[in-house]
Amino acid sequence: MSIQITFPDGNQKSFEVPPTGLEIAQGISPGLAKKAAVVRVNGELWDLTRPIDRDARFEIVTRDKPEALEVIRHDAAHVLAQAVQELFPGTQVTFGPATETGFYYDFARSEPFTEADLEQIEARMRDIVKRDLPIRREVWPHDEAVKFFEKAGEKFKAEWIRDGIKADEELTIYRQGDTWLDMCLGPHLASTGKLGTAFKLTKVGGAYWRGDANNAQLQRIYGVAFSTEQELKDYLHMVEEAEKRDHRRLAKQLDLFHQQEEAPGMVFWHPKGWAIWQAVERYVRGVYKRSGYQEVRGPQIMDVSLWKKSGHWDNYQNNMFFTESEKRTYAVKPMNCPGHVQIYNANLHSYRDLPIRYAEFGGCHRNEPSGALHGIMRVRAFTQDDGHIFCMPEQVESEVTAFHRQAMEVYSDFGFGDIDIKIALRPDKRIGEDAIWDRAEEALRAALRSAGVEWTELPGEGAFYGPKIEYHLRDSIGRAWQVGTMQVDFMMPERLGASYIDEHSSRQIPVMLHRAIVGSMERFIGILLEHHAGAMPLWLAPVQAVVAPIVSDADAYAREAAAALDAAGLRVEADLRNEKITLKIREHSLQKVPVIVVVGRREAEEKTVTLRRLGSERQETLPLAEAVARLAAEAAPQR
RNA sequence: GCCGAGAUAGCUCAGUCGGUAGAGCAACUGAUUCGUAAUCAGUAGGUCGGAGGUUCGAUUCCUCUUCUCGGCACCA
Repeated sequence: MSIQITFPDGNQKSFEVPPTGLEIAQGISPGLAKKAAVVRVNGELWDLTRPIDRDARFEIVTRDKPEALEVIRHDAAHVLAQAVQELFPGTQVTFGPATETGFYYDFARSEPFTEADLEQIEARMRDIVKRDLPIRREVWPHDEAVKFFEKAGEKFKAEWIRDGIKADEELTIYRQGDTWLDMCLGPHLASTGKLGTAFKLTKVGGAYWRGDANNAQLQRIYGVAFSTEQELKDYLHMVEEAEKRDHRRLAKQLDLFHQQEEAPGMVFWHPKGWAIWQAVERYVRGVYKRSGYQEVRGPQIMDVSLWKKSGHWDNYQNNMFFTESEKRTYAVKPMNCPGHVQIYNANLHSYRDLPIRYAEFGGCHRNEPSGALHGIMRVRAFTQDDGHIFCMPEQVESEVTAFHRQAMEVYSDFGFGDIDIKIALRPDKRIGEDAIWDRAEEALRAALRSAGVEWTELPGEGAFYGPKIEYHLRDSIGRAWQVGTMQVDFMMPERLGASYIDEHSSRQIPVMLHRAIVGSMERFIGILLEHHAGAMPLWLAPVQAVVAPIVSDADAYAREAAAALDAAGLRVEADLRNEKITLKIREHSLQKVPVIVVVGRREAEEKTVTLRRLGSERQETLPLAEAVARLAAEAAPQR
């Protein structure tokens, strides 16, 4: 029986003995064999050294391909695991996958790994690469594997084989050199030498076995890996630059806000930070208006009975703040929806009035776990650009579609292009019947489908009262944060007694849509700062222009120019200090002021100004009135 | 919340193998009026995150605690 191999160009070749990918590659050219990382066999990635025992479509995946990079990273994880076990006997291995930029591996060891250990481990990894150990794939019977790992003291591996792998599933072992092995799906490179040297261990952190906080805590060692040294170098440089854009660092440099021990997870906004806030708020208020929302405002604390009715007490009481007065317990609102329902309920509504859209810059407090707090991205007191739409079931899809369009427009106006869209589906802990969930989930899919966008689905991650679309943006070092959301809720209106009168004069329960575009003002501003590296576009900059006289003879004119810009609605300051113009330019540039308006004796005489834009050395002298008109137009809020 | 690391002047950081701390920038005072990213000189500034303990003596060692950072878990 011969094996028929079909190449991507359609050519075929038959083999009497099952060939390995490596042998086929060598048959084509030794250079190709050298560059080959893995092969694709009938669409599946296989090891180079695995015999191809069936007719197959065959393709060689060279080292420079993205699929190969994932294998390289996965190999790095295994080399890391071997290095750790060589250096720290008794450490148990668990799992170590490739990540977006590298790899990690989770270990069980009672002693913590230190930064110094990391250096030592990395050196040992390089040693294992130098040893160029062959990596071989083996298929083991389950019970033998369980026995082996139990005997080796690897109880996590043994447990996983017993609980995590089905009996009929093939169990593969990868042997690295003679003594070290790990259970793994593969594929892997042919030997450790193929990994190369473009990797680096970056950090160590905690992780839970099987991702569950009730399980044992493991130690996760992270690394980055690339196929070439240059890519690694570029990546490390990129990270270094990105760290300079951290919103917490920018907040100090630009004097935007601070946080302090007495108010963990809360923000003290300084004048300049609050100016950004107000610019964002003003813009969002325009969005509310343009898309048919009425702005409302509910109370900050409400009797706990309301939260019991809404279901929040059952689901979130541990994360809510409470306060007591005259033998009543109040909850500080963790969200605005029950408040909006009260406003809705204060009147009788006809089906003709729907949809009714309420919006609020709603201040919320949630007692987030201390470890979750992160600058202003994850806080305990925040403000949502919250909105609720009360509508009839048949209006859901068009409302969701309109919202989606609006949200994308907003992100674009703020300069964001790369938005991840997800649909979070029903969680285990939920209220309502499955048929209702089916409808709600399908409504979200239908809306996104009609908008022609791609999304990923997150099973189990929806809210307890309904599924949601999530809009995610990334911070400077690539961590994703949810900003906007659209949630379909068939439960809350009923629980809180909302209704409308339909055309047959009977009482119906409306559907409630929860939506936010920027999500939390705090988080959004944090991402905005990182995205623009603190250099906000003119319409958002806290100080839009500084008028800087060169000599004190021009002070009076500088005041006049600043007053004119101020009158035109710009956020402007005059820097009349007795300092050299070079110092003023430097300081205001470091403060990321978009426009510096320089005036000297010449400008004062001619009633002109010289504009210098941030990031450019080009200057432009023009009449004051013209400069005011032009800057005012540029600084106007978007839309 | 869990694992780990950290907290020293307004900021960025150094330092003390236990003898109560130092730099640069910023601030303040004075001089300088200088056309596009740092003018010069001088002055002042710290219960070394908080509470206990060990010690003749603690910013340094120990315990507890708060907060921050990195991960994980959580995120209505």
